[in-house]
Amino acid sequence: MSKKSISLNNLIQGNPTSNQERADAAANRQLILAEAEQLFAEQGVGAVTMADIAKAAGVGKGTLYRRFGNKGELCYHFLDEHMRSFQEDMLGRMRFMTAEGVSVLEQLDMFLDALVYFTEEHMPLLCEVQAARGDDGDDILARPHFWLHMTITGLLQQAVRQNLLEADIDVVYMADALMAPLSPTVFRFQREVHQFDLERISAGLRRLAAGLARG
Amino acid sequence: MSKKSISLNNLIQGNPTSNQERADAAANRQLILAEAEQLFAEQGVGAVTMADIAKAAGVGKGTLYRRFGNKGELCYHFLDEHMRSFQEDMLGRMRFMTAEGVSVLEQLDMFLDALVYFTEEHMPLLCEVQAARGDDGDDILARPHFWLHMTITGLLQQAVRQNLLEADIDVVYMADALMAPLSPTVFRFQREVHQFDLERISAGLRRLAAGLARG
DNA sequence: AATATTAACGGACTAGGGTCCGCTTGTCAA
DNA sequence: TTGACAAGCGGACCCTAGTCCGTTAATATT
Repeated sequence: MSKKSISLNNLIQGNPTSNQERADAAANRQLILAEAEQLFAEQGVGAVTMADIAKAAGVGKGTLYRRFGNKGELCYHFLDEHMRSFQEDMLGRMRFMTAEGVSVLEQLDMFLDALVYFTEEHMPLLCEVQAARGDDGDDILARPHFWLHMTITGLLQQAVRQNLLEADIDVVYMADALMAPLSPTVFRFQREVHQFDLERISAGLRRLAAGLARG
Repeated sequence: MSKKSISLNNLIQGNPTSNQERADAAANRQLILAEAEQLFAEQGVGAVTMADIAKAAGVGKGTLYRRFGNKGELCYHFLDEHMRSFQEDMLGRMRFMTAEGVSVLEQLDMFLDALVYFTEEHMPLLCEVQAARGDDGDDILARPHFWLHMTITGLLQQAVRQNLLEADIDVVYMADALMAPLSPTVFRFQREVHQFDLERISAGLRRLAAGLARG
């Protein structure tokens, strides 16, 4: 389905039946991304329509939709970049903490705190990505969630192994439940209706996670 | 904004500046609701368009939108009815449990379990209502959430008073966080992607709540 | 260089949500 | 009963997401 991971293939020329993009298509992709980034920066993610982007990039709507199946997928591209550096940062911090002998539960605490601020920072993109949810299971929302889920699940599992959590805890469910308050709908509700500040959200979420530890 | 609570006003005729509906408008409202219910039952909530409903009710789209500002608001009407009976049921059960000396934390446990099944049952309506979220704070999503939030907050506060929870717990945040995994996006993800069954979701959510209790 | 193949292109088109505004009609007061 | 007028009505209209398909042109092969 996806034509994302072609960077390696691009280096290997001469495969006639490969699924790599044609040169003009690749150029258009870059052009579209550049123009979209510009428009998003100028007018805000929510205010830019797909037609706007197509026009700015000087391509037809069909071309735009060939590259990015919907607005969410386009936004996902940008979110993904931020996600990668966040991921790198977190992995580095967690490695360091592990080396320093910091417990995995404290690492989880740090991770959740950072995630709250990440969520706030990228809310507009997260909203668009979430809005693009299809009715199928393999939607793109799963992709940003996937690594987060893996990370939290991993930390919880380590905690179980170290006997910091009870063995019968449902770590897969708990990882999901801890991410739930950060899903755009809920997070925006907390920020805009309840007017919670970020410290409060972070503290609450971390307390929730702390409740999983052995009593 | 809302012209919902007019049932009492309707009985009090003769107020020229009252905001009650005109007789023909009220009749149309009932007609629209009846036809919508029919269509929803036949084709599923998601498959019915506002134009379909207008046509079935024999009114113009403008009329339909005058009664219900968007599809979510129309769906909210039905959800609200289910919510009321759920609410009644819960209040009754909780009163009974209190009389029997059952702890508020066990009442919370029961409540969350029931809420999981309620969420599953009314997912299509919940999705539509959530999809109608505006960018304003006073959106209709707040209304179904409001009573739930009140109830959970109330139980948590009682628990704090009874020294079952630590006094410094952020009950308002926690009520929200416990509802978060039941928001349509998250819930559907858990059901459809993770394929969690309802027992698993209920157990996990209740375990999360249990973690708030004093260790 | 010529040709065949096939991806890429682009804009007309569809669908659904939601708005607007001129016409109609119920309701109240005289 | 009748006239004034706000409320209600309805469908034409707009916007945006997303699709379709005839045309164009890059690439590989000869």
